Amino acid sequence: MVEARPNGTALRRAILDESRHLLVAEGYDNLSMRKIARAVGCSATSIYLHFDNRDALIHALIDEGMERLHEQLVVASVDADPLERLKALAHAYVRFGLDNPEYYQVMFQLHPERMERYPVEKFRRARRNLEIHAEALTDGVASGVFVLESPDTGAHVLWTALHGLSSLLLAERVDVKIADEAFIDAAIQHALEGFKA
Amino acid sequence: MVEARPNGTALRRAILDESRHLLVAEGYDNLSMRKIARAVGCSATSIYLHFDNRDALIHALIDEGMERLHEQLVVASVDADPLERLKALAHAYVRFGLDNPEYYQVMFQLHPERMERYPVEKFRRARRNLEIHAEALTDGVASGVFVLESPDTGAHVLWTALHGLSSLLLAERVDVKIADEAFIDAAIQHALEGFKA
DNA sequence: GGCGGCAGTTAACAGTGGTAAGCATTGTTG
DNA sequence: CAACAATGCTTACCACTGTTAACTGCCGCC
Repeated sequence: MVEARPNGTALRRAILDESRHLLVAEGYDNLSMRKIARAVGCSATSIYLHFDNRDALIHALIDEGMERLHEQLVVASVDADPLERLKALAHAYVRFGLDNPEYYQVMFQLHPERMERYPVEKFRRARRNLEIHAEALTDGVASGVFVLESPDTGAHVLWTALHGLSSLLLAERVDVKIADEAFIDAAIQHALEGFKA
Repeated sequence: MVEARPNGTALRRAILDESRHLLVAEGYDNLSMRKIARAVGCSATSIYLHFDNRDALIHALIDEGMERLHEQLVVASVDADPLERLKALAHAYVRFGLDNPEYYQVMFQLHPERMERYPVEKFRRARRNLEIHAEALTDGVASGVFVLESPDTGAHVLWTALHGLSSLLLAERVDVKIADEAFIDAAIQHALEGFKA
């Protein structure tokens, strides 16, 4: 018995939504095609009509995550002062990771093998989130508060520091004597220090 | 037909060795209990006689990795000058990660859930690798080249930066215009800059 | 009316981690 | 030496995974 769906690709939308819910609710390890199918109310194989395989579905979730992160970064990127803006961006990045652990894992902590298949055009889209940081660095160089060779390299360096901070906090591997918030402040402060003139 | 083993727990040793080989050769994703059993030449369930479950076996591998990393760090930690020593330690850390991707993944990139069960005493043992960095920082503060509040916090901050660098390089997510080696130099330079007086 | 293709189904395959029950061999004890 | 218990390992399962093949029913089109 097949419940008729309003329009052709509504199931695709439903699969994405339920996947997102399951991902956030039960974590990446508990995200299986059959569970998604049960939540959506279709058979597991129907998912393969809309996504080539599990990875393709996950890539779509990465897309959603990148979009969400981008929104947060745009919101944080308001201050005219480059240093303050970069600090706000850094905090927003880490905050996003801590607030959306499942998304963060899917976006940045998946195995390289899986990422290889991540379509190039989507990868480019994800780069916007780096460019926001690079712009703040460029502005800072123009106004003389930052000194660095390349904003692109600088943004990547900052990203590696922020990613290390976020991922180790998420993994609860940071067993430091001070509170998490204070540690985040210290780490971000340290990272920004390296750019200052 | 059961091949008699020389002594009681030789199988445990064989399981660890084959697991390590398989881990390095085929990667974490392809490391299954049955494959290990086939390589060792025993049944899959025999592994459960020596390790509570898959996670316990992996914890033992983490131990081996921590030990190896420790050896590398000790080798790198020779320079009397704290800044040079810390730089060498940072490079050794990243080098270890890039040279031993499978170990690095198992040691630092596994899911938090798995880490929860990671025995505390082993976690303490892993902390030695942080303390080596903290000592260099302490020495640097004493000789006036570094300024920081706490060597412990400082070592953790440095670690987050190094981990972000290593893990993103391993995931091949760093798409920067310069060569990897130059990027590593830049990132480590940036991280050390934040400690300088 | 017939027909093609689309969107979904069920059945099955090969693999996974993990458990239960059983079977030798070995060491200990009366 | 004989009886017993424990150790180390086995086979046979269970429930689950991602994925494919083959099938069915329904829609619009000629």
